[in-house]
Amino acid sequence: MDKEKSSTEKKPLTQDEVLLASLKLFAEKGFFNTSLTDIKDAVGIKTTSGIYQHFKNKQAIADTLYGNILDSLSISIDDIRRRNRKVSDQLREIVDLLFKLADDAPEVIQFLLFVNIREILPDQKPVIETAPFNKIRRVIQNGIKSGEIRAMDSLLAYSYFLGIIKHTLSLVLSGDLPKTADSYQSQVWLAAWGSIVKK
Amino acid sequence: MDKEKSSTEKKPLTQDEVLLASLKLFAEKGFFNTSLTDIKDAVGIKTTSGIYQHFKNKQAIADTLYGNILDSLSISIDDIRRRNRKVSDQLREIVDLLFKLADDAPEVIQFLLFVNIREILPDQKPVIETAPFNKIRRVIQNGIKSGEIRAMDSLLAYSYFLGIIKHTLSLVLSGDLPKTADSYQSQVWLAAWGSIVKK
DNA sequence: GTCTATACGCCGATAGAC
DNA sequence: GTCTATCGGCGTATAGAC
Repeated sequence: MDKEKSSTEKKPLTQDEVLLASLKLFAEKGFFNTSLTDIKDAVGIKTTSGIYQHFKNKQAIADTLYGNILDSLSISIDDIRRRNRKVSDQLREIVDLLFKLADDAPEVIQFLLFVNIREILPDQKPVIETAPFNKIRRVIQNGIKSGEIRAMDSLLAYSYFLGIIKHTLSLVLSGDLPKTADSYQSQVWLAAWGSIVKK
Repeated sequence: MDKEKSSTEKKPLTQDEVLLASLKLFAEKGFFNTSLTDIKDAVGIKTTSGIYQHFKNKQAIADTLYGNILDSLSISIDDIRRRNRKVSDQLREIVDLLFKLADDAPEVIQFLLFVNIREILPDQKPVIETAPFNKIRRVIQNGIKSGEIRAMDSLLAYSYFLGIIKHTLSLVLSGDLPKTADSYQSQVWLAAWGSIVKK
């Protein structure tokens, strides 16, 4: 209703095409190394003017992008929490999701986890206070309450768990770890969970 | 001999004052949000011209900075390896060093661990191939060989270990973890070591 | 809603006097 | 080795025709 995506034909052009192209460029070269000229080229229009139809400026593109990704992730996490009772299952599925994204949409993971958003958007909340990461924190807090996770500072538990996940994904995305994210997933899950589980 | 640092007086000005000021600014606002004008102001000269006496351009400042930090860290790691036989002791001291730096020179840690250097200096090696991080990898490989660390992909072990360390330091530097790095150190060490040790 | 044309600020960088 | 002055260029952004 909002959009027809089926026709990849001549020129029913632009909207979140701009977002897609920008995401790719930002993830590849970084926000500051990406000019509106780059985006314009990527999206196949002749001047940068068209972009201003949809976004008030370059920051607004990054802002929208970031918001969309956070929203989408947040919804997925809600879904995961609804479908799973055990904290270990919830976290397991969150890891599953992140690793799948790393293979299927690496730009999303790159942008979400490895772009220093406050350098681009100084008025953004700290990542840890965004909805999805707050939810992950809460899952971990619940795990501590229920005894699945050992008694400890919940922020530290969050830090260990996500630290292992994020660092590994970072090495995968950079190519330093040569295989797909998927092929490391089960081992990495065990390590991350093992770093916080009650034994 | 090379420099007199004792006199903090009128105007025996500039050299690695530029480096110091730049480091601080880069760590605070990011490389791209820092102009030569900012650096010039921070270092207390009237025009940007003086900077070009010491550095051919802005990138060269970041490059020198990065090289210096890597060199210094590399030397420290050599020293640590000489002084300790057990892999656990070596890694323990490396963690000690990083946490001390986080409290005493947060800009160094910020720049070393959390600035995406390839976005600034596209020709730089991947971080993992730099001398100090290579050495950390080698320590871990030795640990696997000697049996102190459990048999596993050495890159994954590296990823778990440093992932916990880096992510925690990142939360400390951002203020999300409210206390000093030092106050978390022993717990974090146990978690990081626990994620790779043979049990 | 995409194009032409253009404005303009900022920043990086250089030349040359002191 | 720091200053004055200045340049060129890029990148963002706007006004207005089609």
